[in-house]
Amino acid sequence: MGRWEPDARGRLLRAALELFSARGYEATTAAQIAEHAGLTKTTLFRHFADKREILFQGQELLITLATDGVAGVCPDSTPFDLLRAGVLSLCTPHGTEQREIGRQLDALLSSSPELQERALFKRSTITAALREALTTRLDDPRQAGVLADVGIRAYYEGFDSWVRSSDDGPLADVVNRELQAYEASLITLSDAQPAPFA
Amino acid sequence: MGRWEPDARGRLLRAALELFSARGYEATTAAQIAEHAGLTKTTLFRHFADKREILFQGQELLITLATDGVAGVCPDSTPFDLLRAGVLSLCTPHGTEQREIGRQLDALLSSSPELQERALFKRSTITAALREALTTRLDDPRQAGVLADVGIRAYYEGFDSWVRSSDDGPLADVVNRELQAYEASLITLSDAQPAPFA
DNA sequence: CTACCTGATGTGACTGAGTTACATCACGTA
DNA sequence: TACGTGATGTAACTCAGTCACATCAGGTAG
Repeated sequence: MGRWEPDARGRLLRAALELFSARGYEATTAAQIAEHAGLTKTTLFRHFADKREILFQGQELLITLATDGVAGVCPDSTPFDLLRAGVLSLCTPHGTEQREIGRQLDALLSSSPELQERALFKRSTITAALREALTTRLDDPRQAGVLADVGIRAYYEGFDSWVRSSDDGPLADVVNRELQAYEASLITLSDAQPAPFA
Repeated sequence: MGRWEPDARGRLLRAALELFSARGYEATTAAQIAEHAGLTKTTLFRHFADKREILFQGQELLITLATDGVAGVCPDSTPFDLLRAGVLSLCTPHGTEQREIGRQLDALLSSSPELQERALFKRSTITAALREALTTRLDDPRQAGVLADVGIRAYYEGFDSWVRSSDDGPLADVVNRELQAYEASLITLSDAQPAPFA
């Protein structure tokens, strides 16, 4: 593994965050990031498919977490229980360090459509994985689709508020509250529509 | 307006679709597209911010349609009625020509993550606009968010099946059926969860 | 201790996206 | 006919990303 200086990917992430935060995303060159991490442009692109990917590394883990979280729920549970299991599994790997990274990423996202686009793509990939996991446990694929959207929405909004405020509890609590609020909204939604169509 | 050859944007779109379909998206150069449309690379980038944007021009119209569709519904209607109005408004500008374009775009999307990313971004922009329109009419922003997701999902899935099959009715009918199926799924969803939390 | 083998890195050249400053040209108008 | 305006062309440039090839650090076998 680590013969030369170890953890090239982590060094590149830190370098990128630092330079992007200082000069902005577009004004920072891939070569500058590499140099700041003690590497070369070519090596950078050996580790990451493109410049944006430096910031979004490790999101594949979330796919595994969501999928496994849903798969490990006892057979007779409600759709919302399945969803909660999947979504709360996403919260496990987030400590104080992730919060700081999230903070910086947040600031960058709000000023770069290019990064927003990639963030959205990642989010949609995770949503698709969760939807697929839910579909195998729920015979209605449409239900699975809506649930996955709602769950990931709760996760991202929970993550946002967790990142912004300093002294919330663990991420899982924030996300769980968000999820419950969505459940409530969904229920009043179909209450308001007792006989939707003939 | 149109002094030289008219409709440069339309010509670029047709050129791009033709070349992309023949050689693939990545193998086609921006200069080739421009030349095939009787223009120059520089002029191409005066009309479109980047290569992908050629294929997604005109999606701003959808934002207007969705927003206006929601705004023009009578005051005492259910949340689903609001949603239906917004989503069905999206269907008005789609004729036979749009179907052919949709067909080609569909094929391209399935083979290019780069294009998928942009398509997703457009979709999310439209969803955000619909959500905002719904929020002004629905006091629960979470409900608005879920409804917008569901509505746009129904629209895209309806559009997909409309594009694929040759002799469906008008797009609005297909999308409306899809929308009704989602409403039904949502209702059975909260039925299955009579007492969601203590 | 030496000779390899392997995988991570560096070098330099290359393609193509997108930008920019400047020139040009088609058309409408005075 | 001269002028103004907006769309286009030209050419040079930066930077993202790729590729072929050289190198170098470390482990392993003899």
